[in-house]
Amino acid sequence: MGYSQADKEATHERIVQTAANRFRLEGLAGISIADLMKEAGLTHGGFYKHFGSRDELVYEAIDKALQQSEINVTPTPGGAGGLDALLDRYLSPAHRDSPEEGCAVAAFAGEIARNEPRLRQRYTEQIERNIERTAQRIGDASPGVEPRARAILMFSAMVGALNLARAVSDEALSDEILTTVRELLKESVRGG
Amino acid sequence: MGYSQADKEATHERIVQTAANRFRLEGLAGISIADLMKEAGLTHGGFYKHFGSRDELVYEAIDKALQQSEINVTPTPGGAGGLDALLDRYLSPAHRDSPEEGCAVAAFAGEIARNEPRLRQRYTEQIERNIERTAQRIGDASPGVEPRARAILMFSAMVGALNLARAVSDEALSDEILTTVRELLKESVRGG
DNA sequence: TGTACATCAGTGAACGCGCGTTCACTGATGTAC
DNA sequence: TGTACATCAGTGAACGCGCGTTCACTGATGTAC
Repeated sequence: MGYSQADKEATHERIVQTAANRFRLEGLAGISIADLMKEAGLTHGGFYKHFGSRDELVYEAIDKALQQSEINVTPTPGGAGGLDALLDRYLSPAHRDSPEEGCAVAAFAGEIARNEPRLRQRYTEQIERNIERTAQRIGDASPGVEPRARAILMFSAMVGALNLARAVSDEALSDEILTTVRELLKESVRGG
Repeated sequence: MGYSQADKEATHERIVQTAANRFRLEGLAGISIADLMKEAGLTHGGFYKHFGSRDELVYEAIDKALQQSEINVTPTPGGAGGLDALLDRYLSPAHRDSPEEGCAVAAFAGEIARNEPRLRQRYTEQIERNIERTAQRIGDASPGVEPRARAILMFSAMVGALNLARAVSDEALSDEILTTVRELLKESVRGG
């Protein structure tokens, strides 16, 4: 074989990671293969040694972005099962201002409906997983208040607020959206 | 003048309306000028008799879509100042399945951040207006519970839930998202 | 260990295609007398 | 009212450009002896 197989895997990985970031920032159609390959330090011709088509890269990149940004509810002492910390992270200016490394569910929410069934299924799995995880933590924090329902509301509000905060050009309003939703969701998780 | 000015205005209107619908369904880059003109019953060449560029049409179409889908909170007897009716409409399968006639704030939430300042400003205004209207109704229904904060949470959850319900390929989960968020938001509006 | 050959990741020119945009033209309408 | 002319909304061919994709080539690595 030419070059080592390890080299090829590393290159493949690098292309997918670049795409996983750029797609979150600019949308699934926002960057060309040539530009992606350039950013990964390659020329465009080599692309088809790694992927059968652009759509294949899109699938792998979204899969990777979803994995990397999977909601991680770490239990923290005094933090309502880690939910407070999750909300502080998710609805922060830092997350709003770094979509390329942020939640892929939020980043692709508007585009997924128009895409291939395979992609939608992968995305759907991730949402289900996020809901279940959050529900479990909510159940631990305040048992018996329909944790799954509260998780669905919480996650919907998080995704909506993050997208609105990013869309809005008035920074004060953007901050207000983040802070308000963050604090009200904390209450809602505690209060029941 | 050739043809009547009224004809020209009607044609202009028809192009903008077609775009306002198709952009919500397929995204701002999802349909070409040629296809749009064909759908409006014209050939592509005439486009520049109406718009200086594609971006100009995008602005007018988004403006129109935002106006047409502006949140309308009609007071209804026994309906928490019309908020229940609003939630029933907004988080319905019908709304989920007809993005081309649905809420433009939700439809463009993911794309606006990447667009021109002028467009973002128009979009921001609409969000502010929606928040204010909803806040006023919430204030009427249950005074003294920080109506604006509750309106922001409610609107964020609505936009998030609608987008997630559209993205998800599992219909049961999609329905569950709509129903759950709808009912919990109704409680939240009443309860305080 | 050293040499000859095979493999194939990566290169860069070239392809067809659809896009936004331009432009010479046409013909229905409005205006002037 | 009727005729000649001007306007300009709409037509359809053509443009340059960037896109996804293909392909002949190259040269570093791996294998065989």
